[in-house]
Amino acid sequence: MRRDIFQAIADPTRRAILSLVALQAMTPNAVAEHFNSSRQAVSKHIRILCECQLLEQRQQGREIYYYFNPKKMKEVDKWLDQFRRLWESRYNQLDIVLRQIKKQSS
Amino acid sequence: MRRDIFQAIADPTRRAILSLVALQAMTPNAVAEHFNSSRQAVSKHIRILCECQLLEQRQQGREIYYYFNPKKMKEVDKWLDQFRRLWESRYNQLDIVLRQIKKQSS
DNA sequence: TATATTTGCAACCATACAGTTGCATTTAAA
DNA sequence: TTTAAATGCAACTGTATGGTTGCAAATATA
Repeated sequence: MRRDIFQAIADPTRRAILSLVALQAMTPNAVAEHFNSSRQAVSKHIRILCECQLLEQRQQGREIYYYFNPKKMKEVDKWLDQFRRLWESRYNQLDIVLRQIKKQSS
Repeated sequence: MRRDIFQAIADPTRRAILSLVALQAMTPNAVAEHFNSSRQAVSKHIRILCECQLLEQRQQGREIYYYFNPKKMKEVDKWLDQFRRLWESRYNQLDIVLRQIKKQSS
């Protein structure tokens, strides 16, 4: 069972859950109300998000509130760093190639 | 068949391929030499990366060079925007809660 | 022209994944 | 204390995924 942030955010439902909980901490039932799938399906997604620490929980009586953990999400941002200079520069490798192709065909 | 950037970068081999090709455009054979799995397995990964436009190809004789497309990767960065303010602020929701818990237990 | 190289596609396989239903546990409310 | 609510866990199911091997097509080389 792979369980890392990249695998976690691959699923569109999980991404939606993250967006939701990032706005406000919520119980699983409250989260599930926003989706068409069953409570258990949502609960499974939440569990996966907890396992990779994108969510953290806090019990409050019989309710459990789930909180978004932005520090974990920052790891994705960190991974993107290696590509950042490429999309920030106006002239990246691909641009140069596409320009060459255009030149050749014209 | 889902085919989006998030699903594409979920696989560790595909992330490695992206890091590799981002440094220098390469043929599938050249990419495959960096991995233990078969050429076809790597080729399949490359195909998936092409389908979501993270890679683009250019035929050169019987060889095909694959190029990294940084603009597409930027979409992940864009998605992260909604969370950025949360990890940049020193006092996010989770921090506040954890602080409360500490206070209660001490 | 015959042969080797580079590549993509199809078929197949074991496993992972997302979903469902059912059940057990804990806590709050009647 | 009985009942309802909130939640997690287990079992099952269909499909997606990542891997393999084999084969065909296109291009370069002998």
